[in-house]
Amino acid sequence: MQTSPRSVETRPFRELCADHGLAVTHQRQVLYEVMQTMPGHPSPEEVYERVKKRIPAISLATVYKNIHLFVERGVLKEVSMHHGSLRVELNSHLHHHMVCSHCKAITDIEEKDLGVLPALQQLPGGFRAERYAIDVIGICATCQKTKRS
Amino acid sequence: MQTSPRSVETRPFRELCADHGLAVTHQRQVLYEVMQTMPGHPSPEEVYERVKKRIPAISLATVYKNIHLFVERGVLKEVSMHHGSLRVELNSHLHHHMVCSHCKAITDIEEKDLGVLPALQQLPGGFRAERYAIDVIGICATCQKTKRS
DNA sequence: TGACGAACAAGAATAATTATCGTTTACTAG
DNA sequence: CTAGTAAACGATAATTATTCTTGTTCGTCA
Repeated sequence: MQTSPRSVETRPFRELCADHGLAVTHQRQVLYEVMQTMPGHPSPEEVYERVKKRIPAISLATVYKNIHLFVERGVLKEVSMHHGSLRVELNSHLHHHMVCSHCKAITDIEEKDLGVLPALQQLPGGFRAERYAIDVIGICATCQKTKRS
Repeated sequence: MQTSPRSVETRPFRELCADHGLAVTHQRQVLYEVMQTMPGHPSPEEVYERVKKRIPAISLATVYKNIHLFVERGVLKEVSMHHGSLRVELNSHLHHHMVCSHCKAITDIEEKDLGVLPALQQLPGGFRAERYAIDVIGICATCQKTKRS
């Protein structure tokens, strides 16, 4: 029996946890199910509000801890690598960024070093594009050397 | 006389302020000069620490206010749009994001709707790229209607 | 010179996130 | 099935990041 394209995620939660080396807990299951019903880009607070409807006793800290765990194991993705605080740079020439997913270091990369790039064309939903910012996400040289377990 | 490629920003600060409709104050000038010496992606806190060496009496709030003002007027650029809190999404199919620079709303955009894309090739500095994330930054349809002054 | 408004400093207030710690729960071997 | 062990949980305190409030200062223009 193959997975149905209807559902966002058909595999049972136990299997998903096993795949990612996570213990199966009721809180995690509800957390995951709730997020399946939130197709957008929810904040921890928003997820917490919804989960509380099903587990009124859940702690916000649990939501945070599991979201981080999910991100770490690849079940969830951070929408944008942000670094806990606002980062700015002088608005000079065109460039983009390489972000190390391990140490979060940001390095500039010239636009030409990225190869072919998308044009700012007509976009869905009447969105008026002004510029685009590309984050190349990976592991920096330093963290590659510092092999982790 | 053309700008020298040597310096990050050659135009005198007064002129830059005039161009962006900003009053010239000592704090702003030092703030700007300090940021020229920080080629990376400093956080407000880091900028504050450095500025304090030259203006010990400066307030952190002043740094924040002026950074925001600079961003608003295009003197500085946010490295990635700041949403105030962590945003996550289920790690499903490949897509990117459109971010409204006004209301900060995030909308998904299919990879195919972006046109030609860069390849994950060899990058400078031995960085091992795993994926890339593109933020198209602009104004969403709703904010286009809600014309601001 | 004197009033006016923008900019400022200080610190309180708020929002977001993380850490601590005692208790409970899930997984494993027997 | 049951006990042992490590991981997960909940409550809440602590931290960090950011914004707001208020009173003061400074530069400009009449």
